[in-house]
Amino acid sequence: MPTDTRDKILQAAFTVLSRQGYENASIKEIAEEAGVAQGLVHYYFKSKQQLVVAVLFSVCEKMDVYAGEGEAGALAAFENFKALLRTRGDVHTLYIQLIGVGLHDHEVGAGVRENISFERGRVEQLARQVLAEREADPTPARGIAGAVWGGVLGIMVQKMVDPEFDADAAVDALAAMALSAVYTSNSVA
Amino acid sequence: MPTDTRDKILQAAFTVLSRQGYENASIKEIAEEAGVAQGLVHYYFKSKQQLVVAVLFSVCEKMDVYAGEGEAGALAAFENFKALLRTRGDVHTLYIQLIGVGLHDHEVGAGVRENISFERGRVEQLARQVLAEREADPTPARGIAGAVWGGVLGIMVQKMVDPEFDADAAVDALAAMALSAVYTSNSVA
DNA sequence: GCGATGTGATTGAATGACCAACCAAAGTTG
DNA sequence: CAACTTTGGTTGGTCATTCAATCACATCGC
Repeated sequence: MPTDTRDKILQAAFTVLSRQGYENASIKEIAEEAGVAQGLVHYYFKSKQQLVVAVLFSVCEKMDVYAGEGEAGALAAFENFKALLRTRGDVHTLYIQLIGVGLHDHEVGAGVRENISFERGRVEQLARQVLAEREADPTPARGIAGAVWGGVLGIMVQKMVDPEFDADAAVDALAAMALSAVYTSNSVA
Repeated sequence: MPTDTRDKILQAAFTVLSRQGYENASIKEIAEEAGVAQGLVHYYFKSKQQLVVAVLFSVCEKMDVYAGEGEAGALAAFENFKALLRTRGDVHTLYIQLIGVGLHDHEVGAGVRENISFERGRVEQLARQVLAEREADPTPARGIAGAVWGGVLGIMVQKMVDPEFDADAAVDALAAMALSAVYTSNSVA
């Protein structure tokens, strides 16, 4: 079962990376965690970076949050995000870590950039729907998406850095801010 | 000039760290950049972590943005942040990098946590002032601060990850969102 | 004024450990 | 038997940290 082994390594890499961080995670330890020989990791992933990029994509899948359209969809997404913050700290920890790594690693950086653009695009889409529902000017949707997705990222960071941080309150405030901005955006631009 | 040498090492560490990232920055290279012997770095900073924490604090000082009270102060801070995003990418790159490192390094993590709490506290203070100016309920100030400071962090991330990102529009949207939320927060809570 | 003495600053080589990547051989499967 | 999978040891390099030795220089006795 070749694919099975590959997945086992991927899973082990996720475990070790989110437990120890990028710079303390060695191929040797990932191989041990997966219960395979060290060389096998390089058989499936030609470099550590490629392995990390593969882990990054699997991490991104675990963060999907969207579940509807328009204002109702936006509110649902914020709720899902709150739940994710409570239950999947490991995923977020690794994600933030990899953002940092990506700033100086070309391959990882490309993966991070792609994911961030994609996610922001989905937010923008939602913002456009909400603006349309309210028959408002759709121009500010892009800026709003940047701010809202930024808020999501930043709340994630604050929660991972400090477990005491009241993430629920921050998400609720972000939701209120986003929707009231969308509401009054005619008068702001 | 003992203090002078220490500063030279600190400055060199900032240069090398922001150029190459934490895991590719070696003490040897920092020493070379500073023009001193390798051993001298450990004479002033007993470990690489302690050096990095010292760099972190000097970085935080370079990001001060506040310049007034109440709504005017908030708007000024957003403008200063936009300017900082344009001119001091190196500082933000390193800062985000160190957030990632701090997730798995006790010493760096403590520094990051302290800084983030402090900055969020200043935002909360501003939010309280704006709410007071509008004679609104001050309760949601904490959540708003979490969301706004999160937005700042997240916009920083997006701009560093993707230079094409329109950070100005995002900051403007965040400012509008924040102020309209503060405005209507009576009816949201 | 001047050599001795002490102290902190600085050097660069040595230490011990670790790591990613490579490879040749052995195992497995169809 | 061929193609794919797996092994585990090797290689060449890098790293943080330590340490003994040297240096600059001030303080002191004389």
